[in-house]
Amino acid sequence: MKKPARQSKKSVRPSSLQAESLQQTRREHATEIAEDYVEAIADLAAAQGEARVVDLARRLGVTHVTVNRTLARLQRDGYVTAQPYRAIFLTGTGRKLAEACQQRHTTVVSFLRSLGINEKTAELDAEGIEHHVSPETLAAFERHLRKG
Amino acid sequence: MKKPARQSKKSVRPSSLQAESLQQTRREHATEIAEDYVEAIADLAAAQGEARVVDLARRLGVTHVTVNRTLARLQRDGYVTAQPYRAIFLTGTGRKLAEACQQRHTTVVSFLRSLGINEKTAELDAEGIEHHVSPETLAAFERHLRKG
DNA sequence: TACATTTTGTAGCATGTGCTACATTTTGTC
DNA sequence: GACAAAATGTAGCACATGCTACAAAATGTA
Ligand SMILES: [Mn+2]
Ligand SMILES: [Mn+2]
Ligand SMILES: [Mn+2]
Ligand SMILES: [Mn+2]
Repeated sequence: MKKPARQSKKSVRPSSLQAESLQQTRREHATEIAEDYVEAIADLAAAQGEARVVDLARRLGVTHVTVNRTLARLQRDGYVTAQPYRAIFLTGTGRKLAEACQQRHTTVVSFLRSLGINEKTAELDAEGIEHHVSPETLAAFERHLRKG
Repeated sequence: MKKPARQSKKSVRPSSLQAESLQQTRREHATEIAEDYVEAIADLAAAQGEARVVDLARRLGVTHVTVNRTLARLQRDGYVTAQPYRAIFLTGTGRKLAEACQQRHTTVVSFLRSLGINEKTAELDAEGIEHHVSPETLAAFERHLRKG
């Protein structure tokens, strides 16, 4: 979510693969909320023409206060535009991110379903897993879906 | 990580499956650090007899200050015991959690490897994915490993 | 138009999780 | 035992992300 996310001078601490993995996981968590929000905004815009704060709150399972503050961050980081008391719109960047996330979400859910996992569980797990799936792994999921 | 995590009175807001999924993901994130720490502590104890703050810091890719404060939380929540300037030990609860996490971590990595994913990528992705894998999905991964 | 309801915004709180800078304690070496 | 180095601890900062309570604006309805 942070834009610059400035690297520390001696950023090569990872000494162990686990350290590097955990740092990557933390980075993924930092962008996760942005991803879920833009995805939800795109869905709402498609379904009912516009995304309002209340819709997002219901959809995301948080209060409207949380939505509000998060939208300010998303605006700061260039994913959405918004004026007070108006609907929320995605920027070009936001729209691109939303499409990638929708795509990835679908792939992860389908993949889990293909392993025989129950629909609801697939949805529950995918919502967390999706943010930690690298391009390489996503490609493997797609391959598996085409083949198997 | 929170122990009580008191439910709000009207905790049945989720209205949508996505809301429920996101709430679950947030809960998983709350226990994630505890899981990674106890796993690291168990590994270090096995490898060199005891886990020290510096070892954990190196291993987890954070400063010793972060380790310190986190250990206080883990102590509060009953996963570890520690005295100042001494090694860190897992409680019964902590040990049990560590074993489950080690097991799950291995399964997730093996599963990704079985899809043809590069070893390093598998490790990187697994570190995040593992915390969002439900028992049902974990079972499916194991099934796939035995079969495929 | 007047009033109630809904929506949106804001103030202020809590907790988690990262950090640097500095203090203290322990450990290793001579 | 004395001194240096390493390990550990603490103070205090930043930011993200959740919340309740209250205020203001917009919207719907009689
Ligand atoms: Mn998600
Ligand atoms: Mn999603
Ligand atoms: Mn992990
Ligand atoms: Mn995660």
